[in-house]
Amino acid sequence: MAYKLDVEDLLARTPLFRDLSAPQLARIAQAGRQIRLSKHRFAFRRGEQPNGVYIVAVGNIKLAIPSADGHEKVLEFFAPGDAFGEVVMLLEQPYMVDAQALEDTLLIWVDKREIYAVIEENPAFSRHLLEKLAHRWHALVEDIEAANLQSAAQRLVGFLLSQPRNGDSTRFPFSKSIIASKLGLSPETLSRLLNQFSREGLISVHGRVVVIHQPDAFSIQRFAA
Amino acid sequence: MAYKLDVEDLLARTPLFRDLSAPQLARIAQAGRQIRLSKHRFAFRRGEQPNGVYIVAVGNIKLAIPSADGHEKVLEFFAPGDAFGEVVMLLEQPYMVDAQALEDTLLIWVDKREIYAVIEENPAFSRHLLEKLAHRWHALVEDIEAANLQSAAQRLVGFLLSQPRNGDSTRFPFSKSIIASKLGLSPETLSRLLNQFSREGLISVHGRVVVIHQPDAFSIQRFAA
DNA sequence: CTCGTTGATTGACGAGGGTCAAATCCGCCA
DNA sequence: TGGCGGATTTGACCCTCGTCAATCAACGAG
Repeated sequence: MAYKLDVEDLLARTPLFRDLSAPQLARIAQAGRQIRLSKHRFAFRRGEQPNGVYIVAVGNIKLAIPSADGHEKVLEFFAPGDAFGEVVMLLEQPYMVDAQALEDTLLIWVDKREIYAVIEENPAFSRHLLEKLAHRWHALVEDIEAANLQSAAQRLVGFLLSQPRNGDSTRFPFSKSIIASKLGLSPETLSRLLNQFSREGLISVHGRVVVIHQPDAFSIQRFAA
Repeated sequence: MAYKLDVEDLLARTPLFRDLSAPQLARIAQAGRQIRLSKHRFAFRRGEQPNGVYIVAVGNIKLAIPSADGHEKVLEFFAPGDAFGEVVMLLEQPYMVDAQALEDTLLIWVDKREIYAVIEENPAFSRHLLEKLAHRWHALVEDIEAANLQSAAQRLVGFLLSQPRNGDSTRFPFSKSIIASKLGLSPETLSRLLNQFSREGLISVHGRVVVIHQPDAFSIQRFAA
């Protein structure tokens, strides 16, 4: 895994930094460091002290809450172009989540002092960052809603319908165990539900690919008890 | 419920507005409107369009996700001096939560255009707002952690120990049904757990008051399966 | 081609906690 | 003081989903 990379160019494409002036961007790029993570390695772990922001250049990262007994609850995924770690950076508290590479991944890391400097001088950046945090909040609220007010089947239906579709086929972006954790299910339950929906003729599953036969009938599942 | 109120004075005491200059504060105060809510009334409801920020002057507000079948999941409480509604205001999306008065309540409402104007001109305010959003995110993550990785008993123990204490006695700030919803429990389960802890000699319950007899032994419950 | 490893599936089982209904408690107001 | 209505408690029931364990499939390495 050898990447050749123009950091400034990459940051310029990152939505978070869209509103930066050229000199600001240059300064951020200057301060940026590359971090290579092989699969399963952590960008940071619960308990560590935040000191900057991470931008995904290549690969995928998952944010998850670890628990003492080896379980975990997946919160979010980050793909190339996404930034993460900004939220907790703003609190002066240790991370309460793990950030783990789902595959070999290249990150750019930017020191929080640089970010703070830009916040001071560029209101458009602040505004952008605020909107980003608001989105993250919104996403968590949807997670809580799903976990507390919906059944396992409803959560799965909601997830499948929310995924990007080509025609009537979707795919799990990551392994089913990871998706299960994101949905607050055991892998076994996810497997059984997929099986059940298949038997009912609503979907077909081939590996990570899911064909939704009757999207309208399927979405009705959302409202069933 | 007749309140006499100096809006500017009240806003000056609100942490969110601490960093405003005198003229900024005056302008915000000028734009502020008072809203009286009797118990059970809503400041806003899911589906409505956000248009400003609310500050609690008197009373208490709960934020909750409503569900079709009459259930709800309580997310947060807001006491005098707290601001709410800022998060969703920053998204251009309708509210996904209800904001309901837990008792007769007086709010100040400030149009979002005023807030945006201050964001543009006052980086300290932006920074403060960013920290506030980060805190809210953090709180939600704790909620998700509790809901997904802890048992009902652990959640209750955690809640009781997190409440402000006088000596070894705490109290439920609101009705037990509402606390139950905040903890992701049915009222029946909450009642049974309190009963069980009482029988075990760990606590005594008198109405909303809870005496924790052995805080250390009690907190061990957190780690038990 | 055959291990070995990781992920997925399937079955059996049981516990945690929700639901429904009835009883009881408590605050509040006339 | 008496009575009303909402909140809380208690009991009985059972359903969803997690757990444990065994099996199976997929895939890369040697």
